[in-house]
Amino acid sequence: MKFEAITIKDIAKALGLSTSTVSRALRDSYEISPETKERVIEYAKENNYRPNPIALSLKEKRSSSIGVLVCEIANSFFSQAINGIESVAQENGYNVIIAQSKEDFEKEVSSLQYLASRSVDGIIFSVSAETSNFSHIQQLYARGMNMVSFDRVVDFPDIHKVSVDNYKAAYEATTHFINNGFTNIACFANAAFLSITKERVEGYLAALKENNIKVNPDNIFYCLHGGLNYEEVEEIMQKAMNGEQRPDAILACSDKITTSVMRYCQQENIAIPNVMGLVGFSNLDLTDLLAPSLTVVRQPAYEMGRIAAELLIKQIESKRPIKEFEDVVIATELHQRASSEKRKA
Amino acid sequence: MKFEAITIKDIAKALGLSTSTVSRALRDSYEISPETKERVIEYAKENNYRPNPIALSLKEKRSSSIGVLVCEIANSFFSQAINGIESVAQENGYNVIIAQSKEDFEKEVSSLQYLASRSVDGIIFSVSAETSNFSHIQQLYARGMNMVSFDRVVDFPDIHKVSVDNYKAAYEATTHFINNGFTNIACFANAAFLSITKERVEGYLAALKENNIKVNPDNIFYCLHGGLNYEEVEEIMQKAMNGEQRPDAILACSDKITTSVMRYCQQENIAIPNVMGLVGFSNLDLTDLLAPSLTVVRQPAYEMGRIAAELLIKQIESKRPIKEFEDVVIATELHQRASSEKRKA
DNA sequence: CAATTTTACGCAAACGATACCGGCATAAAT
DNA sequence: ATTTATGCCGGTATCGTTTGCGTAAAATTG
Repeated sequence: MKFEAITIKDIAKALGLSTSTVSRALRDSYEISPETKERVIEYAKENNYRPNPIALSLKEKRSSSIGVLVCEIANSFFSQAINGIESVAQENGYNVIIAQSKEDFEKEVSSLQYLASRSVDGIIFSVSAETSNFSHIQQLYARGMNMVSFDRVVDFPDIHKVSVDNYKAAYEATTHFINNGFTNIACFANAAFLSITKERVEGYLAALKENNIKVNPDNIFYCLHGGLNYEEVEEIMQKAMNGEQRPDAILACSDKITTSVMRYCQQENIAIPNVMGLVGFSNLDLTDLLAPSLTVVRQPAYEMGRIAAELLIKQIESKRPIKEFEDVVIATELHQRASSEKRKA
Repeated sequence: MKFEAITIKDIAKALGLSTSTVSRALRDSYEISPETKERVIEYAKENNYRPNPIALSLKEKRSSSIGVLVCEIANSFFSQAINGIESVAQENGYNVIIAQSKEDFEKEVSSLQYLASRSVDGIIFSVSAETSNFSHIQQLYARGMNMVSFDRVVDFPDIHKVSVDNYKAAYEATTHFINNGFTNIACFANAAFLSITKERVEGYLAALKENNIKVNPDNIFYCLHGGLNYEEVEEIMQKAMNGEQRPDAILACSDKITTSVMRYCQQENIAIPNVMGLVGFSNLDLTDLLAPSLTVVRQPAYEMGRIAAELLIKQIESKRPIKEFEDVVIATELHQRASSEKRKA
């Protein structure tokens, strides 16, 4: 089954004109007489004519669509970001094609290839937690694909980047812990290669140093799969709880990790914040309703999506190759709640 | 800037062949000599040739893409469903184009028009809360667009439908309330036109009748915008709390409504479940961690997405018009937790 | 009234790929 | 020796649209 749409040829045949005349009439060319124009436009409207975008794409060598690659759509941060991207795209006559890497490197490579082969005009992407090699991205980029790196950014120089100030976010969260009397703060980070991981760990370390707290390398834990499965977090929680110096607080550096830590603590009856303080990166809408209410670092995902889409579309529509690349860094918000409340001294 | 890809013409010119020969060589036609094939294939591989999908779409009159229209991507139910849709699409060589109605009728109409005009091969859609008139959908459908109605289904006969058993879900949730000693149960429903609203309200009413509880029409509240904004829920909460017969339990019929009710109760210090029992439809991953842990009706969103995509792709690829339409109804899961715990008698 | 300009349209190529229709070799069959 | 078969390849139309170029008729000019 297929959807048979009316074409310019059908109009031409019906009105006894040539396709070029019809085309020009519809585009309101001065070369067409007012009467003919009217006849054509009327007929087109009656028959609900819409130009075939595929034919246009072929001719114009552009598809008016942008690809978005994220690791997981069903993640509040990314779905909010896609919301922003879609809004801007829609305003500018682009459509959004989505692909997921599921935190899998191979799937990331094939998804990017796929998007490119579907002739999207540009791609907004956030790399998977497994991605330590960026040659697939560089290749695509070198071949002229418009790309915006987003959230988990890559470190090439000549590419637009949109991310949050991860360093500051982790720094503030850690400082908040320290100010509330926590001393042995663990950091549950994402995969070590990721830009966001490095920045967050650095922010965490900086806060410790600034407060003259000795850094314990055993307090930094990495989740290779970004906490995509619960077991991953369970394992490091066990390691943390059974170590020599049990931490009294955890900075959880992703949505999934945060939720898993809370779930683990509930199952194991680890009191938050009395036994274990918790601050998590999260974009969920009801962290204030959790038991206890959760102190979170919130990322402006919708805004980030909008900015990334705006940059990409500007780049696509630029006549000349862009020389100046933006590195947009947005502030996060720390929402202080019960899960990191002051220790009794 | 644009992405310049190598074409079949380039290969033909480089190797001194015709485009038809190159095309056939790449498709491994028996009419081409092994040597020529090898030359062509090698050259194509070296230069990273990929067939232009737009040219193919134009020729084949199919785009290998499917459109998805939901009211809001950043909603756990829909993002999980899109996850399922994307998975199936990817396995079958389709890509997914997303559009949002934001619960706005006009935007729904234009988004559907847009998707159709972008020559998607089919559309999976869930109507907006404002949609009481389905002529825009029927028109598209009559013109031969492959469509699958999903979640908030429409009531035409000849269309695939995928939804959950909303009647049973609400019936079970209400019965659960009754069994736990709640007697004056309110129903906070979505917009009245929606299929899911009608079915859920009917299930709710059936459970009351079966237990000889007198139905109080004032206990049914409708959210025209599906609780998209907090104020909408706040208003009906106030109405419910200040009514003559204050309800002792609420069945919240959407993710957003559920969250908003909880937030309202927390702000106003309404104890759950002692003052007000709560069961909500929700697909969020951490309702078990809420304070109190929330009894939810969970919908198998991912599965629904997969099934809808499978039905749509089967329909797209069917040679003959489909005569038999499926009406897939999936069971929900009632997770019993603290927010609906037994009343003290 | 003839020459020129303007008006209003048609023809055909192009975008990239495919497929039908041929055609020209060489080899095999009659 | 003539026909038939077969292997291998090219030419061309096609999908829907735009656009440069060509041109007949009408309008304008001197």
